[in-house]
Amino acid sequence: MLRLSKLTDYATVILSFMARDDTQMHAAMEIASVTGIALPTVSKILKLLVNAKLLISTRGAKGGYTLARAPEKITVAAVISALEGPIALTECSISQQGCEQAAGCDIRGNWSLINQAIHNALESVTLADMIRPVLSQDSAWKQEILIPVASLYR
Amino acid sequence: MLRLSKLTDYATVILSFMARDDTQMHAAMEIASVTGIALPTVSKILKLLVNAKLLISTRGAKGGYTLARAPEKITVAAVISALEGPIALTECSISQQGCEQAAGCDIRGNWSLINQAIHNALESVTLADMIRPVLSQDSAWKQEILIPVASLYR
DNA sequence: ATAATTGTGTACCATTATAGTACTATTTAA
DNA sequence: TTAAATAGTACTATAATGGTACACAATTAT
Repeated sequence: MLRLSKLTDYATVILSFMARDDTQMHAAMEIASVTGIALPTVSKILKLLVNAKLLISTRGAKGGYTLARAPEKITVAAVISALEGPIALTECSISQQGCEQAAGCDIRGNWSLINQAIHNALESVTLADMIRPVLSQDSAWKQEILIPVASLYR
Repeated sequence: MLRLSKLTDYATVILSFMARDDTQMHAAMEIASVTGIALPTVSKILKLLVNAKLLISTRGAKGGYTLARAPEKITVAAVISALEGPIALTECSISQQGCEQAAGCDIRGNWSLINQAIHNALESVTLADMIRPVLSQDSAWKQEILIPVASLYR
């Protein structure tokens, strides 16, 4: 299913809530109640986002979290990396040393191409895009969405 | 990490081995020994690929597996779907009914756009592409790899 | 016919990853 | 000093994954 973890999904929900009024400080409690995600889980996610420098935290009373940068500068790829580590479809795309399968793996290079394509796709979408309303389903973009990864091979 | 399961990874290895000489029949045993993947695991994968109609199986002595279609007609997306079900980054992209989070989810539509973009990317790569040698790293395609998903929003 | 070969299907187990929780420490505003 | 808030660590339960085992069915060769 090529799935994202739930935590990552939550993270995008949390971040896009925060992006809707950035500059504002939000406490974990507040975020939890607005999004409906349990507080401990929210805290865990926020901590990861702080570590990844996507959020800035302020401790103490009146503390909370704010976006570290403008929504336009926070990419979906960065969010995913923050929660799940490097974006890579296959193991061998991460560690340069490759897998232990003896034969048959001339494919590795091709996987890393696909990887990079997807990574770039995610890199090109920001929080600012995410909070934008969705375009109607019938217009011209349906052609644009045909992404020519295969063209890399020609 | 946005990862593919190991089985899916194996599947691409297996399929690209078979694609190198299609028309030929390959027994599970043979595939196992060539790829270095344990036989029971290979069988499991092959079975899934047969169910997904990517392979054709022949029982009995001299039996084995062959590709159901030409390598050019088997997409990476199809392989992933065969092993992991529909390609979707988030839960809500699959079931139309959406998730149970009360607020903050105007994002859903945007996720499904991203999903579709990635799906199309994977759809555009075939087995035939995978067995092709990788292009050298310095040439012109480095520009092409910048996939404008964000352009969907503009 | 019979035996050998090969795929099919089901069920199972061990390991790991994930999601979620609890508790304590630390920081800061009032 | 107290209350409000984050930080860090550790833990637990559940689910997914990867891998294995075994009985069954089909086909070919002898």
